Amino acid sequence: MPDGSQKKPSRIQKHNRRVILDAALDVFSQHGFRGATLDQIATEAGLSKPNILYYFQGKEDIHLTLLSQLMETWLDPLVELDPNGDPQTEILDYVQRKLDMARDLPRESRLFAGEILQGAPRMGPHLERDLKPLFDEKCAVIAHWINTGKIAPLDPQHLIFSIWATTQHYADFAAQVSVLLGSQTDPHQRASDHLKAMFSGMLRPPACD
Amino acid sequence: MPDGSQKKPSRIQKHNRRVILDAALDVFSQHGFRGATLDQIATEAGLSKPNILYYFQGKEDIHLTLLSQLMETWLDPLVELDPNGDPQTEILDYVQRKLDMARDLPRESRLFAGEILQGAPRMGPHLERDLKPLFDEKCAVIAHWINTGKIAPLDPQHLIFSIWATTQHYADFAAQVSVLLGSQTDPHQRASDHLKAMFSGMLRPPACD
DNA sequence: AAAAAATTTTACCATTTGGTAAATCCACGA
DNA sequence: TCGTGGATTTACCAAATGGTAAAATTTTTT
Repeated sequence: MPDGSQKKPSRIQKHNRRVILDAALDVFSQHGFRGATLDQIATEAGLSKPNILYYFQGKEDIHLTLLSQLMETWLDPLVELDPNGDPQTEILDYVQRKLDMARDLPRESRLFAGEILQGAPRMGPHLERDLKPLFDEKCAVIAHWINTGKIAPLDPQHLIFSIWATTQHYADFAAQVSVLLGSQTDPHQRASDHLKAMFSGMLRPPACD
Repeated sequence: MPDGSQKKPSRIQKHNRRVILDAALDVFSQHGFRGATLDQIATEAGLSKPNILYYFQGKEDIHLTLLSQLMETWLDPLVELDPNGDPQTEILDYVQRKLDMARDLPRESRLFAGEILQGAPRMGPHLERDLKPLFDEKCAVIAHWINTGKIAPLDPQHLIFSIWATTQHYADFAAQVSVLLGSQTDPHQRASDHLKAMFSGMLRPPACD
């Protein structure tokens, strides 16, 4: 009897949990926690509602499971920021990784955005425990790059915010972006080029003398 | 008998509609359309549910009214971007106006963000009709500034996206920002300084020779 | 193949939700 | 001051929602 069991899951169990989480990601990312319904998730997953509650303790459990799994993926690009690499390259590559993630995992981006937008009621602790230490660590790395004159003197904390904002924008505000760009050739490449130019411009040390 | 009436509204009518819309802004911006309930809005407004439905045709009507009213406010800062002003100043001032709006109208920002996040189901037409023409117009202005060498050659469309993203981030992701910044002195001023430095850096024409 | 365990379905249930009908209250102009 | 129309409340309702109990079915183990 699964749901909260500690036994190793059968293959049918693993399969169904994955199917449910995938369906739930669809629904939660589109309607938010309170706007999503178990019936919707069940229909999307091709299972009955009670069957879903056989695998998860409830709606909240599904949502929390999704957010927990997501956190890892979400932090990964920042983890890879190498203190020993070339500062400009490291930051530009980080921007690129985040942008690629917005393209490849838009549902995850929106799930995350929705949760934060609503005040992070179910993720506050995760942010504090997992994100904050990493954030502080990488801010220190950037601060060091600045102090040694490798990049322009920007506020590290807010620089990271700006990177998150500009990249995730393409997933979270896709509906607006697509209206405004119309049918354009390879918007992702354009976005990538723009962000590269933008961050290159602002990062290059200020004086040319 | 109000709700859809064309008569001029009494002062009590005007007052209650305003109270309801203010309460609804709270609730919708926090829970999204589907997650919000009329009971919540009623409680927040200090009115009974049927009384609310006396002033609005239904939940959707309230939401739509909010979005319509918001659109005007939302476009305003961009409208003010002056083709005849100094390019650098104009853009930096625009950034500042947007940032101030994120600070002063966070609920509105989140309402908008939530609607877009969910695919703009009730606002697609508004975007197409009101936002797109203005967006195209101002992109042309920026393109002209670039062509005459006044600012660095950035993609106008994506530059505007980046301005929106970086400024609205402080309202939409406030829950995350506050966790990561901790209790810091005047985060808004820091954000303002950062954005100014950042956009100054990227806008200044590339070569110093 | 039989027993045991895991999985799925059927039939519910209490609560919440958006919304309505009609009775009542109340402000205000004649 | 009294009538009238706007404003508000009371009492509902049908549908949807999160969730449960237990029977039925399938899978796995012996």
